[in-house]
Amino acid sequence: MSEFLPVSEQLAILTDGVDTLLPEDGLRELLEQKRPLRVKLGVDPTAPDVTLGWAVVFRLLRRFQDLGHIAVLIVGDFTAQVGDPSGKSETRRRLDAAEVGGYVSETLDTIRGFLDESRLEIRPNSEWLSTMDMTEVLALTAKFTVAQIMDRDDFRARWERHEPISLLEFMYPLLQAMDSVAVEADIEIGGTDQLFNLLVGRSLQQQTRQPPQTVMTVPLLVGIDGVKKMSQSLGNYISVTDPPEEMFGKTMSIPDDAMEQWFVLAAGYGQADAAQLMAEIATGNRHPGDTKRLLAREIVTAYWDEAAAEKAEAQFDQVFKAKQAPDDIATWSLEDAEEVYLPELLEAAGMVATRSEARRLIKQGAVKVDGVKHGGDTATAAELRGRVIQVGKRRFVRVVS
RNA sequence: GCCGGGAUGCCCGAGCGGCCAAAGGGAGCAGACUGUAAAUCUGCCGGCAAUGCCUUCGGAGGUUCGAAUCCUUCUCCCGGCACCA
Repeated sequence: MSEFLPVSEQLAILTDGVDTLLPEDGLRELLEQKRPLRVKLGVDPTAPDVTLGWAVVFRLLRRFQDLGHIAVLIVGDFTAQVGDPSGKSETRRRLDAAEVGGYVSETLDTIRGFLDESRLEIRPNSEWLSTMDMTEVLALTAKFTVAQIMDRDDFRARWERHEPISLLEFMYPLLQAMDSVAVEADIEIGGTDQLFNLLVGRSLQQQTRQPPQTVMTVPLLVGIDGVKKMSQSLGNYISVTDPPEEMFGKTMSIPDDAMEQWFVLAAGYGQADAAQLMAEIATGNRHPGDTKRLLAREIVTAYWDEAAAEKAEAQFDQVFKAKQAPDDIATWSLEDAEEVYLPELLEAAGMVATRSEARRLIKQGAVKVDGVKHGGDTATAAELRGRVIQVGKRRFVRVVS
């Protein structure tokens, strides 16, 4: 057995940046057992990307691994197929097995990069959930009361607003709790929004005479709008697989208020260091713009490397400060023609969604050829060839023959 | 099962026979400004080579010169009552 760091040191590492730890001394007691702990994290493969927000909890999982503990990754392939109608029924739909399979392999590839494979256990929850029969399901539901489930803020709020809550939704926390029982989790981690579900797992373990898991939650990262939580369905996210330029630019677009949180959650800064930076800005000793650049560089460096970060920053300056086209831009070959109908070209080149949009943009002066505003709907091939057409600030295409 | 309310553009939501491609807000996009793709201000925001034409107001029929608006029916949602075997 490998030797572990002293409990107090492990505690310090593991609780940094953690929002809730329940029960408070649970983690200490587990660590004192001096054995590799089974740390569970559930992921729902309902969308193909991994966001920076998600990465927060993976970093915590990785810290556990680095200290000699086992990461038990639950892939919610079963639950994804059933479909979670939480909140707006539109945002989540049932996925079929093939879609889920695709997402699973895609997300797992990304996730593996964050974790130490030698201490990683990946378990699809269909393994135990798909084989439960009605008797077992009913036995499970009998263990909880409606009042207990209605304790969840989300349910309570919707109930009060007379919004529909399906029975299936009531089942979700129970299924997730089953996962904890199935893998005999010592600890389960998740975002703060998962607290209720994690506690249901604890309670179910208790009822099945397993030692109840300790639960830990990490704060949710706000999206690039700086207000709502980062999520794929809201489109306010940065993917860990976004290209460097994209990551840099998106980070620069967050409101200043969100910087401190991002330094901690997205760039992995210590709480104190981040607070220090903010204090320096407040006293005028530090430039907010430069600080946000630092943040953007740190994030790109974390997911790519330093060179990519430098290049992304240079590109950012080129496009938004010098207002020039970036280095690598798409090209579009143009047939010989007397007259080119621009909306058609812009649509075909994928710069606009519809021709109407193109017409509007032209009217608004958003379309430039080699940096010069182009007013009309048409142009000659000679006017365009070899030049760069720009739509808005960040859509570019170079016309070639 | 009964009674009542509802389904509107990406989201929320007004409209309740012609003036409706449909108010308002949010999101998004553009322009100005800026350290920023932030904030703020202004404009745009179904499609179409277009003083007009086409497709939208849950689905399908119908009434009417004319329907998002009226009728029939179906689907789904919400509330109340009943049922509690």
